[in-house]
Amino acid sequence: MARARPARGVPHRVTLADVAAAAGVATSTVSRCFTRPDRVNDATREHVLAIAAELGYAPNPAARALESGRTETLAMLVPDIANPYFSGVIKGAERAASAAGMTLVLADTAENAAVEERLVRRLGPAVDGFVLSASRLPDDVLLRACELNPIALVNRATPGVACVVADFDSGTRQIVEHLVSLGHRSLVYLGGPAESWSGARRWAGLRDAAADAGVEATRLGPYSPTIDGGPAAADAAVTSRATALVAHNDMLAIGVLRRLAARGVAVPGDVSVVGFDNIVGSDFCSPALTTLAERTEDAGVRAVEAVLHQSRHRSSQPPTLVLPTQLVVRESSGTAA
Amino acid sequence: MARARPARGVPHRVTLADVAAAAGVATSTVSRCFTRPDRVNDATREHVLAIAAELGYAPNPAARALESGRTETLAMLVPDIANPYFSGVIKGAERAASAAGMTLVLADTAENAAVEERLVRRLGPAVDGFVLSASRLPDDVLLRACELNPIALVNRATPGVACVVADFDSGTRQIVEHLVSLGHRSLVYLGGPAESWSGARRWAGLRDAAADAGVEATRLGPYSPTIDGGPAAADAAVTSRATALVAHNDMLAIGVLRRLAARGVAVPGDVSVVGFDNIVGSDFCSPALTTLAERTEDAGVRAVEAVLHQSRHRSSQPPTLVLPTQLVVRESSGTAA
DNA sequence: TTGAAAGCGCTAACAT
DNA sequence: ATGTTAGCGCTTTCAA
Repeated sequence: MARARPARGVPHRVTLADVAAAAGVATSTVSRCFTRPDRVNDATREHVLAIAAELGYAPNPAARALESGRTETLAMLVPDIANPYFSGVIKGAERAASAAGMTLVLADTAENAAVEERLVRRLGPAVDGFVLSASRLPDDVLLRACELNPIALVNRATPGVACVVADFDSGTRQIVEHLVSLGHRSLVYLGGPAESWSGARRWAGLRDAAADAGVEATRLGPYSPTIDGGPAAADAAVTSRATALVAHNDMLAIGVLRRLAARGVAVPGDVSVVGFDNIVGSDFCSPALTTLAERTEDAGVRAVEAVLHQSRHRSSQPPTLVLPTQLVVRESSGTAA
Repeated sequence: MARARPARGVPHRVTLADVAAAAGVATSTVSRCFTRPDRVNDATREHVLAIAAELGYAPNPAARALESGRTETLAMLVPDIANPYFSGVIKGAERAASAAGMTLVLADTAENAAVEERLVRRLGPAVDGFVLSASRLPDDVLLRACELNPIALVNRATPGVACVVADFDSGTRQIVEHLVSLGHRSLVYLGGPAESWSGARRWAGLRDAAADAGVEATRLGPYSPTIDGGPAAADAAVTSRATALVAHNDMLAIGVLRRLAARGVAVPGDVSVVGFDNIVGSDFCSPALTTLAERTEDAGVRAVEAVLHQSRHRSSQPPTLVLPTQLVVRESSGTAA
């Protein structure tokens, strides 16, 4: 029967059957040319491939996925694409994915656990695995998702799930020691989203390090981890009369810096400000921000590798990787007022 | 026969058949509950949906796409996720997509036409349409891709393809008038990638406006449209002895600013610098950047709407939308030296 | 080395 | 309102 499909919206994609017909072979042979080139006669393969190219054939990943379960696609979810912190992780993930011949797609969860969950369910059957960056998912949801897809977390740890996290224990200690060495005796932490695992780690680390150093530490917030979160955080911080402010991340810190400038509070003259992430922009804002740097690209690479590893070896122990952090001292921190 | 599939890598995803069996109805009934709820008895639907929820059933988009051709997914390709300019477009696209019940996935083309082409082929069968932002694709490739998928371009125009572009004619005129009013008599344009359509429009507009105003305009480059492109561009610009520099985009402009500062060239004392995009960061770099603002979120929204429109009404005339631009004057431009 | 044929999970006629 | 039955495009045994 002739191919009489009246173009269901689309002019007509070239299929395996088209190529097979044009080449005078069976569809299975064409399929093999793509999936197991070595199991096909050289001459046949040349011929088929030539015809396929001529016709502009591209395998339909959906159909392929249906049978084989593999899609050669990885999905990475981030809370906020506009936060440059994630650009580093993305770049690393992109590099590792393409090195492995996989396509990486991204989606923005809008700092929202419900959106994140929907995306995981929605994209799950269409991808070979997930990199979840700064995931807001509750543990149980996460664990359930792991049954269906290989998953690696970035800056979030949950027992039983592969993850790569920054060494916040060391990082927060570096921050506190830096501030103490400048004579600060109390600090306030301007917190991010309540569901943020790294936010919790940051605060816990700060509090412990402060206790060990005998300085006071209090937490304010939560604030939106964006520049727009700055004004509220800065105003609260000023009221607290602390001499050192540590913000949940650089976006918030930059927002704080701007608000302080607008209010005539000198940085680091009146207060010192420290951020997390060392994003692009933390170096050229004014004053340049003292911040804790993570190995973001590396984190992206390792996370993708972890996903790939899991999808190949239906896993032993999901690995936990801790990446070092490093305090970058710039202009926003100085001696206590 | 029992379902004896030994977990092909994945524990076992709940399928329509599982739900149907558990609910004691036909698969088509379950399917209808999701696709045409109104064509199913209320009681049956309640029952089926309850069971589906209990089993944790989620439709497999791949399988659905295979038959229906629709995937409820849109892909957006950007040259560089790390460029905050695209964050605005992405946010807008995200909003419009989710308002339409579509999932938006993103991919980074690394400023590379070959990568972009591969992604379009690869993702094509798996999505309902594309938003191509600042596409580097040659016209013929683009036109061919349009046969297979609805496409809307952002800041790129090709006859026969829907697009939303910024009003660079007006924008470049605003820039030139601003510089002329400050006494500048010559300017140099620090160009971006050769394949960039908006780059070409920017230079053409600048050149025409300069000619009309009787001032000199020359083009340098191409430079990488990133902060890293700054040093080379700044050095060349200094050599040119022009009093006004207009950079391809804000990322490059910020890189230029930093290099000029490092070399002891005063901005705007010695030279004025103007960028394009009004990205986050152009406001808090030092000096704050004078730049041409676009309606980025709006562009994202409109582009998604254009794609959706095309996929519904197998199209009349693909629309061209021109969005206004506006010069934001900050500290980096001043009177000619 | 190649072909025939049976699905993968779902949708959409067509029957009932 | 619901069930039956073909496929969608591809991969993958199993035979030849």
